[in-house]
Amino acid sequence: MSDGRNGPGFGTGFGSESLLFLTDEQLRQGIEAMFFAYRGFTADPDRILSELAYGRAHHRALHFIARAPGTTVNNLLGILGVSKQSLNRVLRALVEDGLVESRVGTLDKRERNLTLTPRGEELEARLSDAQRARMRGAYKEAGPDAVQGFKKVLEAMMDQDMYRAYKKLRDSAS
Amino acid sequence: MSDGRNGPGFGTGFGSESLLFLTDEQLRQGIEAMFFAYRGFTADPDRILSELAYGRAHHRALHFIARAPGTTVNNLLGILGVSKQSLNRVLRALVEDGLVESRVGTLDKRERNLTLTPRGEELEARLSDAQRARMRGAYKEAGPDAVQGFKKVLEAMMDQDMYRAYKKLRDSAS
DNA sequence: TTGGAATGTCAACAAGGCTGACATAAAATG
DNA sequence: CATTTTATGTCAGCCTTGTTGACATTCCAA
Repeated sequence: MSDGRNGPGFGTGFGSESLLFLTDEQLRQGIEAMFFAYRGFTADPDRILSELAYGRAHHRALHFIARAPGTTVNNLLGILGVSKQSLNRVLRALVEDGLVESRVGTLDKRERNLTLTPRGEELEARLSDAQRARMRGAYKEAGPDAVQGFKKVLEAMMDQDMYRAYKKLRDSAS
Repeated sequence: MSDGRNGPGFGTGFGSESLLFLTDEQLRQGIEAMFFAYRGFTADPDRILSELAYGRAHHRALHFIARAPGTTVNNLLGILGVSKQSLNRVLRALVEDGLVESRVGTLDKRERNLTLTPRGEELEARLSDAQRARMRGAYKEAGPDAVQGFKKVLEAMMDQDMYRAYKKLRDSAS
């Protein structure tokens, strides 16, 4: 339960970790940076969404439907990691409001193929533009080398199941 | 509303941005990496918390009280960015359960100074250890240079008010 | 053809955000 | 000293977004 509490001077030896010795303090700073940055990361879309009585869950659905048009509910469930009932509520709202179209699958009629309507694409673009602007700003400020490192650490931080689902999506979309 | 939609080949010129030209696709990948990584980042503490009928809100409170022992409710509100009613609900539970102590301020008796009890410290350590282990693993996998870049991008992604509050916290804690 | 698995929908509940209204006590100000 | 402002806590009620349970439909395999 506790390999923590290690201060400088209590290193376990001179293996490869001596090149990257991490104090609890440094790790805590990383944790806090992650917390605050995620807040900044979602702040702009949240503002837009709150005007429209939508939330982050709607944003996530719009994002991944835009990313993989025609995807199924089940597919989305795997990516988002929520219960299907939770997702369904969000999708129902989006369908009722004319942002998402849900068509019965041609091959397997149990499935529903999800696509954005023009209005859905419009909102998705608005949200995405805001978030990309923030991301672009951060990238520019930090520089290209930092961006490389940023992505590397993030990829190592995802859990592996999720990362596989993510890569699968990315590949199927390109 | 839309400076997006730019593909390679539609650059605006040859200014400094040509060194760091960012396609929408690259930015989207960054956005998704952030989303998935944050999920990985919170997964381990979430598991522990759900056994105890606590949530992320309790974790955040415990974390920052551990970080700045004796801090006030108002202070915490600024850091967490939630309403006092929301925070109060969480703090009340933690005080009732004997994880946090709330003492009337000595200098200003309106204030409450918040500290962790031994039991609170124990849970905080358990949560923190899990999260640090994940962070340490990601850092080791990505390497020291990547960690530098990671922090740089995250800091640029926070909004400036938040970043100032963050630095203030960090300095007062060291 | 029939029973199980997969997929999606509807209903109800809980956690944890939010706002508004209000009470109290202490501090600051005129 | 009287008044106002500040810090905190509490009650009520709302919304979003998680959860589980029950159920309908469709497909597939025994």
